[in-house]
Order: sequence, then C-alpha cells, then structure tokens
Amino acid sequence: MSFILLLDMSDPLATLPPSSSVGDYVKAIWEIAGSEAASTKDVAARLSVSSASVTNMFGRLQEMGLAEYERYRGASLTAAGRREALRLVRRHRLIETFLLEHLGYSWQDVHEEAERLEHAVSDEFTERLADMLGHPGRDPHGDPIPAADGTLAVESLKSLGETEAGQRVLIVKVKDDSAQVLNYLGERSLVPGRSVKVREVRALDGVVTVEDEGGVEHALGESLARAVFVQSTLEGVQDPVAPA
Amino acid sequence: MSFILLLDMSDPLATLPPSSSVGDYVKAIWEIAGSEAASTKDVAARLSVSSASVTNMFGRLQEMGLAEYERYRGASLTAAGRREALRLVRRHRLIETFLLEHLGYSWQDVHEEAERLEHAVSDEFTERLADMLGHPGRDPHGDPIPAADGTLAVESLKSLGETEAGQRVLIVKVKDDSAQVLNYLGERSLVPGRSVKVREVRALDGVVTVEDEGGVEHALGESLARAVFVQSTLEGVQDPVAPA
DNA sequence: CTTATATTTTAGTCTTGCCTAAACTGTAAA
DNA sequence: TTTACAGTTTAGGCAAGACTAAAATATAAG
Repeated sequence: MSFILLLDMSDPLATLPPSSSVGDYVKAIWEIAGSEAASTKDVAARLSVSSASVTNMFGRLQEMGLAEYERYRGASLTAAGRREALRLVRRHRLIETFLLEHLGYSWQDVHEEAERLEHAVSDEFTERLADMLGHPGRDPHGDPIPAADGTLAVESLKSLGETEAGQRVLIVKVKDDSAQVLNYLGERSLVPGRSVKVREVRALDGVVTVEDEGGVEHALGESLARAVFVQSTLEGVQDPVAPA
Repeated sequence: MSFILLLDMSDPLATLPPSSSVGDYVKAIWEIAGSEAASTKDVAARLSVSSASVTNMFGRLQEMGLAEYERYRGASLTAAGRREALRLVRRHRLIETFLLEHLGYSWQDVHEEAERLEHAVSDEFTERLADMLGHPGRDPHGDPIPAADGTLAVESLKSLGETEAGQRVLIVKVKDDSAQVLNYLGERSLVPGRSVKVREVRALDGVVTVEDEGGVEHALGESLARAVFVQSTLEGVQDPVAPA
C-alpha cells in the first residue's frame, strides 16, 4: 500500500500583486456599477474585449477576493476590490491632472495616455506626483480624486438641467464621454471653478440658458446641460480648480 | 469547379509595434555591446532571465530585422535595432531627469521607476516631457540623451584615472552600477557641472586626488576615480547640468 | 589531441489574457 | 405557455514570454 501526499501550501492568487488587466476589470466594474453588480456585457463593451473573456476574469476576481460573482448575474466589488479600484482611479486622475496642467495635453489625448501610465507607475510615484501637484481634491474635469487610503467622499451634485432659473451656481464638474462636448464647453470657459447664473430652464426641450461671469449668455441643449454639474454658490466648494 | 483563394498580405512581425519585452532586449544589447555582438549569457544576466529565453528572443529579433544573430556567437543590432534602442534610451533618460528634478526621487529609486515607465509612455509624452525639461542634452548622471530622430553623438570622455596632475577638468558624467558610489560622490558635490583640479594621479594604487571648487581635497580610490568622467575645461561642455 | 568546463541551444511546459464557435439560460412577447 | 432572442457561459485555441532539463557546442587546459 502506498500513499502519495501532495502539499501545496502557497496560494499564488492570494499573494501575487494584481496584474494590470485585473485592475482594468476592477476599475471597469466600479465605473459602471459602483457597488452594484456589473454585467458581463457592459464590462466587455467598456474594455473592448469579448464577453467570454469577461466571464473568465469574473471568476478570477472572485478567487482573488476582489469581487463576488454569480453566474448570469454579474460581478460586484468586495471591499478589497473597491479599494483597489479607487487606488487606480486616484492614479488616473492625478496623472490626468499632470498631463493637462504641466505637459499641455488636450482633453482628447489625456485619457488614453493616462490609461497606459496608470499601470506603470508605483504608489511612490503617485504620492510624489500628488505632492508636486499640491494634493488636488479634484482633477481638471472636476472629478474628485480618491484619498491615498482608498476612500472617496460621496458627492451629490446637480446637473444644470436640475437647477432652477434665478440661481447662481458654481460649476464643479464637467463630465461627458465625447471630447466634442468637453471642447465646446472648454472654449466657452464653462469649466470647473467658474460660476454662472441660471436664466432659464425650459422643460419643453431641456435647453438651459446661463449667463457667465462676463455677462455672456449661453443656451445649452439637453446633452450639454447634462454634462455640467453644479453646486449652489452658498455652499463652499471643496477644492476649486483654477479657471483655465 | 471551385476555387478557394487565400490572401494574407499582412506580415504581422514586420508591421506590429515591438512589444515591451522586445524593447528590453534591444536596449540590453545596446547597453552591453553597442554595435558589437552581445552574448546570450550577458543579456540573460542583465534582464534576469534564463539563457533559453534570450536565445529564443534573439531569433525573434532577427526575424523582426532588429538584430543579426548567429548561433553561439550572440546578437548585434541592425540600424533599425539601434534606432529602437536609442528611442528607448531617450525615453529612459528624460524620465529619469524628470523624476530627479521634479519629483525629488533619489538616485537609488530612479532607475527602477524609469524602467517601468519607459514602456508605458508614448512618443508624444516623451516629446512633451522634453519640452517641459527644456530639451536637456544630458541626464542628471551626465549621460547624453539621444535626439528624437534616434541619433547620438559619440563622445570620448576620459575617466579621472586617465588624467594628469595639474589639469583643471570639468566633471561631465558620473557612471556606476552601485548607488553607494553615486551617493558618495553626490554628497561631496562631485557631480556633472562641477570642475576640479587634479592634484595627483598615483599609478601605484590608482588613487586620484582632486581639489574641488571650494578648495577641499578629495582622495578617490580606483573604483571611484573610474566612475567620474571629465573633460578639459578648455573645450566647451555641450550641455552643463546645473550643480545640485 | 583529448577532456573538462562553461555556454548555448533544443525540447517541452506553463501562465496570462485574449479569441471564436457552440451550447445554454432567462426573460419578454405572442 | 411556448417561442424567440439577448445575454452568458463553456469548450477549445492561440500567441507572447517565461521556465526547466537535457543535449549540443565551444573553449581552454592538460
């Protein structure tokens, strides 16, 4: 009678640093669903990979303890997964800030470059960069930058379409997937840090008319108004980005 | 009668951008051998990789037209390979300059971070960084930075050990694998841009004694003297780096 | 000229991350 | 309630880049 005894005390998945594409998936889940479950399809679309690849990675994320995954129901981040996602988001937004403010990148080119860089830089680099930039609380788009410890304050901003005529509001964030929209607003200095007076919010077609600091009026259609997030000027803004 | 016509006009090896590890190998060959042939073993040691992996990659470099390779004799770069290597060296040295001068990195940490970053940045990033840095001709170690077109002027510098007593010389470059050596010299401001007067070059044990700008004398042993490269102060230095 | 040693190459595998094609599941419409 | 279809998973593969072990070659020493 003979025995074969197999001992494998190492769990490589638990100890190895997450590879670069693991980070992509975790970040994608966070961006798509926050703390809800993200579907295979949505993640596949965002990362431009096949659904099969996503299913496969969801299984691995589960093993690594970064996500919970149930067949046909998508994946949602665990606390560890969320921390990892925010670590990458912090890198990304700090890098974007650097590219825009110090290297003169345009809003179009920034995202792609930052996407590649965020996988290559160390935490040391990230924190030194944060130092150099003066620890900004928001990136140039107005998106909040997660803290080094992986926390991010929840924010409740209204879009321009949700405001009421007569209010004076501060532009805090400008968010849109289209570079065109960003450029249009940028050219007119409707950027984070500027304030405007809401002249009219027309329920009929969603057009919002605002008056900028120089007294010029701008009529913004629904999609433009949806991209601009504001705060009442009475509340202080946490970290105003200097006007361009 | 029917035909099946197969057309494959693409040659993936010739058109695909070199992957990141291809660059590592090309750069390693350049750093080890310049335009001579680098041995499998030396490249393996430098990249911390097995000899078998190197042999394998040498074959691929040959196919890609980046190197010429003959079994048992090592690989040497072609013109294309040399261009590719210099492109990466340019990136590396510009990134190092940035890390040291703008992010406050120490000489120890710089290399590793730059090594990772140089694979992630685009040519666009590289050139914008060069702009920001004022198009330096040398990095903080004094190593010349290849031009954007992939050319690098040959330089013929003498090490301190090759000078003669009585000469006044300008320190142009400080090169050593050991961070200790770099730190020792750095602490004493024996860095690129400074000039010293050679007091004695002792053939017996290789000790070189120099007097710095403040009149302080330093006795440098053989290995220290070999790390310091100088130029006669009569010739102009191409791109002096400001003293620390 | 032969042998010992160092180096190099070959052969076969592994892991990560992606793919396509085919099978499966859940949901919403007829 | 059955059917159609969108979305998901399974199965099988591929390429890059690394590894180990074993075979081959070169070189240096006797």
